[in-house]
Amino acid sequence: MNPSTSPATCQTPRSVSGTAQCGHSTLADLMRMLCTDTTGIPDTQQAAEMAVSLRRVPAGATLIHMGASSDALYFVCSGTFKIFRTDEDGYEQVLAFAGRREVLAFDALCMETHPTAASALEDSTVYVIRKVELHDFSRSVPAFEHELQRAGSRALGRTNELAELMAAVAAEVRLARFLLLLSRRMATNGQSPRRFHLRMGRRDIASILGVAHETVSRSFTALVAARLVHVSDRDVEILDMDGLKAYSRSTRRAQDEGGLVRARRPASPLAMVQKAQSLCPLAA
Amino acid sequence: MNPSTSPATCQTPRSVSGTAQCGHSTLADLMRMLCTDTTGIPDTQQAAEMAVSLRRVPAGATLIHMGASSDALYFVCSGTFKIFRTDEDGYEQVLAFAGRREVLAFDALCMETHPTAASALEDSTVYVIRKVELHDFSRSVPAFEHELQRAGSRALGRTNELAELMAAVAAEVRLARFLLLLSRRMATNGQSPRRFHLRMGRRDIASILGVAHETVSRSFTALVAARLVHVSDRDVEILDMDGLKAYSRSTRRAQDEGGLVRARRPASPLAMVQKAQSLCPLAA
DNA sequence: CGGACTGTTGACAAACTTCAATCCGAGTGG
DNA sequence: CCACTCGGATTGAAGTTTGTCAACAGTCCG
Repeated sequence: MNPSTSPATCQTPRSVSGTAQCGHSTLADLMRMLCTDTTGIPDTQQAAEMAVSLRRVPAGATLIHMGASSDALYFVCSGTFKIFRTDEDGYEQVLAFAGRREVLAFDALCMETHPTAASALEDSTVYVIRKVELHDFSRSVPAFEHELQRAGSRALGRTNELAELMAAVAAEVRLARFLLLLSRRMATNGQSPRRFHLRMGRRDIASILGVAHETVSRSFTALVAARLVHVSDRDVEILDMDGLKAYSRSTRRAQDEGGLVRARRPASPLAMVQKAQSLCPLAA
Repeated sequence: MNPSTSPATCQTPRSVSGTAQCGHSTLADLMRMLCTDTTGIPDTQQAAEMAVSLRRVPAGATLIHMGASSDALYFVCSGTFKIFRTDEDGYEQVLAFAGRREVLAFDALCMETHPTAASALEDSTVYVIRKVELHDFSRSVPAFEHELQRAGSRALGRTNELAELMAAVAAEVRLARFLLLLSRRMATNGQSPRRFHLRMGRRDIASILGVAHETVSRSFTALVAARLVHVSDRDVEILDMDGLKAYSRSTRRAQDEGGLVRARRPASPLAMVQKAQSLCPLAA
């Protein structure tokens, strides 16, 4: 993957490379990142004077520890984070993956400690806004209040997508949905929706899909065999976007019951695709 | 279930029974409901003058239609709602159940249409706040802005609980977790955490747990056989709270791998409990 | 009473988890 | 530089859970 595909603005306002742990930025920079529609960002003067620190989080580092006292909110500027819970048995349940423009720790706003953890899957940077600053910021820059609400709203929507992934459908379908989710997200970030690099391991994918990691491997193999995608380790290329979308819509039981009766589906959803291809291999 | 167990404040500020579809209330009433800690609710004068409509939603009615244009936010005053998505195949994926004090449609704040639907599982009432009023409200009553953030934050936390329910663990464990979730929620609403009435059908439970509804039935039977709960249709009594909690912590694979190696668990988590009981039936 | 809906239970087949073996790349230390 | 280990990923084999279909009891309602 080429790391500079994004046509979006700066990755980091100032070069924060090397050993720098922390950089300085302003609320105006944050607002510029959050506002997708550039239809006049007011309060720019005010916002330009409000300092916001920009923290660098190296790959693998944990930004938010579960149970730690929560005193700040974060906005991802660059990189990818894994949001997860670790239960007493040590099992890591992944809840979401968050990228640029997404808010972290919004769920801790109403609590003293973080109910979920977040760690960086690659070298990343985040804007840090301490909770005590929140009120001042939204009073000085009303647009910020609005953007904060929107960010929270998006976080909720993002989490609701989880249900789609863990729904009671075949593992292969869950994986297809996951890939399409990533594909859409890549598109909204101005990167290729067809080819991308998975920032997370099979284990994390397994967790968010609610299956064993071996099943993820097998599902990848199945999708490749169906010629819907091409996979090489963590590099994914979607070969048949429409096919993948159609496939992702399969449900185990088309309709639980009630309403019109539909034809029962064959054993495996993919068996259908494969059979169709073996009957007409050139039509693919 | 006795409908008047709650020690909390009024269920509905004015009797909105009969055929009334809509009632009138104030922002102060809403704030009183939202603020758990009554440590001084300022702005009461202001809030008392801001009208908020209170809508009655009969059992089974849909308050929020998926895809409909979103122009308001709702706070549940009484009753229970089911939040769900209906995919093209007609399959209903339940995302959460929301009760008193919870916010509905927060996920639509950043969109023009509702990404999720909400319908009442029993006769319910909601405070309605139109999106265009939001800004005025939080300017006039700063505490409202804070409470709105908290409500959104709680909604996010509530949705994250979903992952716990749909995680890759045995169906019986998921059901145990679900019951404990409800139990906790009953407790925070001042009702008995041991005995309660399920407002939703087996089908809805199955959806949120990510299993077939027959599996829910079987899991109920299993929990009853283990003497952890007593179930009669939709009435549930938790007989062994600690046992249920211990049971809910079982994972399929105690530790995926990495770290210290633990003993492998036997086939079924409940088999363990049952065996223990058969060895020492009086100790239960 | 018939019809529709909910919930329960049984039987069977399919899908999935689990354990195990292997391959591969990255990092480490001789 | 190579052997070595470690972790990630893939694949096979076996056993179990779970989905699916079917039948049935109970309730509500027209």
